Amino acid sequence: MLMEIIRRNTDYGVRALVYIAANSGNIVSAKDISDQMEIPIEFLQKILQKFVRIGLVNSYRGAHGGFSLAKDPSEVSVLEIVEALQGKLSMNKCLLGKDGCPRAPQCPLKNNWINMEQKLIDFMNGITLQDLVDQYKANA
Amino acid sequence: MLMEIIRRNTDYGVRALVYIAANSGNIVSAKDISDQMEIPIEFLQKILQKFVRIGLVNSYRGAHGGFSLAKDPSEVSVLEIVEALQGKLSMNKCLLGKDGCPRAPQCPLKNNWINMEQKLIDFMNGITLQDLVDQYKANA
DNA sequence: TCTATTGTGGACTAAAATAATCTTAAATCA
DNA sequence: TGATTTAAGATTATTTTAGTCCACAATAGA
Repeated sequence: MLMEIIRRNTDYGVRALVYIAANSGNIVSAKDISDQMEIPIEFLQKILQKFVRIGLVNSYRGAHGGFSLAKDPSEVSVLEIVEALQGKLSMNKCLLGKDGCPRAPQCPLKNNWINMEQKLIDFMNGITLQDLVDQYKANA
Repeated sequence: MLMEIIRRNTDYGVRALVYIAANSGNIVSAKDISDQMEIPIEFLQKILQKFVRIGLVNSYRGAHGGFSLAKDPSEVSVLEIVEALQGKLSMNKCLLGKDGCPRAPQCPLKNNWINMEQKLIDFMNGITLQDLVDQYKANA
């Protein structure tokens, strides 16, 4: 049994973004990304569509269409990517106002969950897509 | 959409342990815990059984049976509890040897995932059941 | 010893989340 | 026009998580 934080979804998504960023200047198609990064194409398309909707990537339809980054990679945090695909990071639903736990005021765990949440957020905020691209190129 | 780290399972489990620890000296039944902490009893029993198997709680069968802590609460980390119920914490399955990603050596993400994983582990290791009990009593 | 009570273990079912696929349409280029 | 490529919605499949059920074993107390 394994407690995974990052899902396959996100793994695909990050790799796709690294590929797009590493080829900046060109428009790359979903097919390219799929072939190069070994990601099932239909699933990849869904992931890319999400990135387009939040304004992280530009898309171009038609022949020779594809995708390019809409932001500078150094302005894109890992947190932004992860939350785009896995939802807002929250240690525990019970902390939220809506659907929140009625027991929250006396909750012995609340503050600890909040602290943990913040650590993760800070850390993921501190890593940018540019950092990942640099590592990718260094290993190529 | 929400990316939760702590599952309901674990929320129940931690609350059960806090209750058991707060009543140390007494044996408390699953029924007691269920009533006081508002946890579905059958599910709670499954959770408690896991704690028993890993030697975290003692169980006593028969009339007036129930559960007690097997360790000093200051020796029980939150990580230990979370991993007992959600499995070993791993940022991403692709890091593991078995089922590991063949692309791992060039992976631009690997080191970042490892660092993040370690931060979470350190943090959860630093909080003990005793800390939670103290907060619980302070709020009671 | 008998009976209530309480935990154990395994099988089972239900619900939700995640992953993946399919289909039709719309845009664009040559 | 025809090939290519993204968009969007519906649908299905798979996996994980949550929850339930039941027969059994142990124990306390009458």
